[in-house]
Amino acid sequence: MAGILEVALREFADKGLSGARIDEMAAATRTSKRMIYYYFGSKEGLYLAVLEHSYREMRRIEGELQLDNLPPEEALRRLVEFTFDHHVAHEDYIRIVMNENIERGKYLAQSQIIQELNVPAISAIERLYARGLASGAFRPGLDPVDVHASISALTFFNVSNQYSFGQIFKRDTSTPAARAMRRANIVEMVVRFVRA
Amino acid sequence: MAGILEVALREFADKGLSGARIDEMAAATRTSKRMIYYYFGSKEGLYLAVLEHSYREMRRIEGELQLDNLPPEEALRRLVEFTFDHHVAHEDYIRIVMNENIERGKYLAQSQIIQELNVPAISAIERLYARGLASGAFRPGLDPVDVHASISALTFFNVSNQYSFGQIFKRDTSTPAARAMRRANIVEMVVRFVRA
DNA sequence: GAGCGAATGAACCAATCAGTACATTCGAGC
DNA sequence: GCTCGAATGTACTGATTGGTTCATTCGCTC
Repeated sequence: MAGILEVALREFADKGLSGARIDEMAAATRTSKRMIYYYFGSKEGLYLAVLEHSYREMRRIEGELQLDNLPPEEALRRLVEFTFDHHVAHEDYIRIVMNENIERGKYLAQSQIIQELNVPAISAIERLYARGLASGAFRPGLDPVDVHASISALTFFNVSNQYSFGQIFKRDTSTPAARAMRRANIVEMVVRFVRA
Repeated sequence: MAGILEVALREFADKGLSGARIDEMAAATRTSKRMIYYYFGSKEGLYLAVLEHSYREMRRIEGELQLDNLPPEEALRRLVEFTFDHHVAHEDYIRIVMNENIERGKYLAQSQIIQELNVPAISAIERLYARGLASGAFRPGLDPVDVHASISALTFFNVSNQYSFGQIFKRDTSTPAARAMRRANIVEMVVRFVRA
């Protein structure tokens, strides 16, 4: 049932795999603990289902971004802005991924779904970079996967580490002004990196 | 006792706050569970001690980097390279910080120590940026804290998300070649961002 | 060596929690 | 309205685990 996955996503994202409580999830759903085990077998089974669902949903949304009819630099800006906004809007996803890295990718490794994931994530930036190379807007010799890593790093960290960062530097990174400034700087950083 | 902190750092970094087991830590030390409670009061007390110790140690090492006698761009390169290497070499610290962000900074907020942390972290880059501005090597209008955020994001993510990233893109980010390339690109990205 | 607080050991406890046993009900097909 | 498998409720359990009790020992001071 989809309701269980939603509740479980929130619970796992909130407390992590070991911190999450099946009983709490059951209480937050219309179904019972018995049902969770009936459908997902175990806590780990449920976690894996949530993880897969999150990744799939994330890639689905990413796939909707249409960049091919924009000039290369404009398209790159859009891509970075989109990724930034997307991460800000889906903190639960960020937290699940954080958690999966705490687990050293143990569950992702068990999942069949990974095979489908890398292609759409990278194909957009690959096409975009090829166009920029052809038009002379971008410099040669860059690796699309590496550029993707940088975009992810900058936008992911902005959400994932907001609490430690905000507290140490006494900045509320969640105000619209702070967010807009950070967003603009990240875009600028990526564009300057690829620009010829 | 310092031995407890070391073991606890490993355990908390490995499994997170709720996943870590006091009994396992006790078994890994020469002391007993009784002693952990004697010194630290509770699991949370121990976690907080580990968190504070990690941050303090991190800043101490950072403070050792001497950049003032290098030309600005060279100094910036050194700073980024140093931060990159430092994060790679201290995965436990990265994982503790990840965990603290999963906890939404709850324990960092309780800590007195935070007040001391932001100053050294930012003063190096502040001086460096001022020198670059004066020499005309760097462009004006940048915020040192924001630049620090970018450096942290790129270098932190490189360690924190290595498992999910590596599995999705089938890249072993831990090989010397992959690491050197990523490092060079991160340095280049930061330098291009601040360069006039 | 008496006095005393810090340090330590062993066994224990109470609560939590993933997972299950078992019985029951629902609903589609005939 | 019977059959049968899927779905569901209740109540339980076995193990784990954070934390404690109580008694003992160490080591320093006078």
